[in-house]
Amino acid sequence: MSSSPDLPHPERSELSLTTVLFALSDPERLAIARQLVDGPLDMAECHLSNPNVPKSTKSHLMKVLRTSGVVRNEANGRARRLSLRREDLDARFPGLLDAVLSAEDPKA
Amino acid sequence: MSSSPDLPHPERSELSLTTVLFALSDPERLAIARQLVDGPLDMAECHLSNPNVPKSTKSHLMKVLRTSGVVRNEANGRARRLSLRREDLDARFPGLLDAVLSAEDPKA
DNA sequence: TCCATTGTTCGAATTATTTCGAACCTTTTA
DNA sequence: TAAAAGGTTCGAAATAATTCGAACAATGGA
Repeated sequence: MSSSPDLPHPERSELSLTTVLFALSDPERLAIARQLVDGPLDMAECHLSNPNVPKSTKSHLMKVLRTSGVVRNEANGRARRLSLRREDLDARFPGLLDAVLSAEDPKA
Repeated sequence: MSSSPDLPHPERSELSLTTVLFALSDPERLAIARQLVDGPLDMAECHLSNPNVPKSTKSHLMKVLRTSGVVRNEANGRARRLSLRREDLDARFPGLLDAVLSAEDPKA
């Protein structure tokens, strides 16, 4: 049976503020994070503003979010389950996620 | 007498969350912002982690902070007075600046 | 007035990030 | 068990950001 690859995630103690800020500084990535506030989604359910971008590009966006520690990416059948690492982020950078996600911003 | 150039600053309503996050996502720029929490400083009083970087580089770091709206840069004699745009940032993105500046992060 | 101080700006080189097709890997379903 | 679904990875090309020297500008003091 083996299993879909377990992708590497930084531990809570390894999270870097500037790396997290960078991950969230891209409108498309921020939009993805916002889609996850109400709970995990499979990758196919996460929509990009431009629905025509190739899957490799989408995968790369997810990688930046994952390697920064913003998002967890776990195998879920043949899909990928994405979730916000809210507890880890709140523990490490209190108030940051709330501030970022609750900010209203026309220009993203 | 004329006067030192008045550099352009975005208005409060023009501030973009992702642009602000990007500005703060660089360790050196974040460190500069942190030096301004206790009040304005002249540029010469803002220290970089590497004191040997040329002034043009330092000026560019300041430009990113200024054009994103994180910092105000005003003429002050032949110096430049830098200040955090705390009120504008708080109004636009409540809690963000506090969260970013209060976060303790070994790796910056 | 001359000149040192304190910057900004420009352009070019370097470096980092993004984008995307192609190849590949699991899992599920036919 | 073949093939489709859903994604990751790799490498190369395009784009963006950073770095830094040189040239320039305004201020303040001698």
